[in-house]
Amino acid sequence: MSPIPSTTDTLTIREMCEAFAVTPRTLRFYEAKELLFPIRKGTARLFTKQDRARLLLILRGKRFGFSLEDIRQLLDMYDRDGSNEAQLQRTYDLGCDRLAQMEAQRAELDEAIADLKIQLAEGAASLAAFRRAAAE
Amino acid sequence: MSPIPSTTDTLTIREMCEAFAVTPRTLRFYEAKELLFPIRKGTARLFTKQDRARLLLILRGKRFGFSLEDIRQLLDMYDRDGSNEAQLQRTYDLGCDRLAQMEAQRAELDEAIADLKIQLAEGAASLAAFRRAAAE
DNA sequence: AGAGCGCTTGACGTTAACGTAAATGTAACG
DNA sequence: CGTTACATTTACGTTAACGTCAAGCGCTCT
Repeated sequence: MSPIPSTTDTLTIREMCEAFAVTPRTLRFYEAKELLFPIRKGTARLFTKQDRARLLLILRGKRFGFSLEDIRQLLDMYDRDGSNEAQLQRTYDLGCDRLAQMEAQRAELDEAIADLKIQLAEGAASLAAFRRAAAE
Repeated sequence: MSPIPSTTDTLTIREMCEAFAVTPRTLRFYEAKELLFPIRKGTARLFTKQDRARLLLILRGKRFGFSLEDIRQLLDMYDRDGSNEAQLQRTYDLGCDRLAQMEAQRAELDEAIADLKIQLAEGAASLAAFRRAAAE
């Protein structure tokens, strides 16, 4: 057999990369940043079902423009909701803060979009004027 | 008189900073990047009406998410042939592209906000359960 | 045993848009 | 003339999220 086709339900780094279209460097980076926790068989990494679930969430978070640090905190919220009350409360508060940031961001984005639309309308008017002049 | 109150219709760097809420560093940086071309009276900078118009466009472009390099190219195009229809069309198209990107970004953001709200609702439920348990 | 992958761990490189510090200049006030 | 208060240039520092070597280990195929 060639490149070790994951015998169990764990994936090698290469399989993981292909499954999620990321580079090995990225996976090692995420591990160093404590976003992923692959099993270490000797020096090699084996990515579990949990790691796959986490990576899915990481990539989604990135598409939304969150920083990896934000994502790490959110992931903590996702898995440790069975801990003690104080911890859960802290996590919940963190999530609320994050939500507020996101809504503020959306407000700014909406404003920028509105402004850009105005600019585009003016541009369209200028273009129309040009064309009327040329059509004379 | 203290800090040279612009005698003509040019502004000193400080006046410019106050007028646009930017730092001196930013203005020098923009000059180095060839986004602004203040008159050099000796070593000092004097910002003309043109510079003010350009800075306004720069700041607006930044709000729309254009990079400084993108903005520089747009400004240069306008300097060379400001009243060229093809040029105006090109700028308009770029604006439309950006608008599409921003709206896509907003859609994703909305989705993320919805997801996070779900997570928070679950967190709130867990907390409530904890408290019901603790209440007895 | 030797060749050749693929994986591993460092560790420095990259990009954007400035921040910040150091050394120096210069204009006006007193 | 000295001090204050800015100004200027030069150049290194910052942050995020990896990219890109470099050098070595561990299997496997032959």
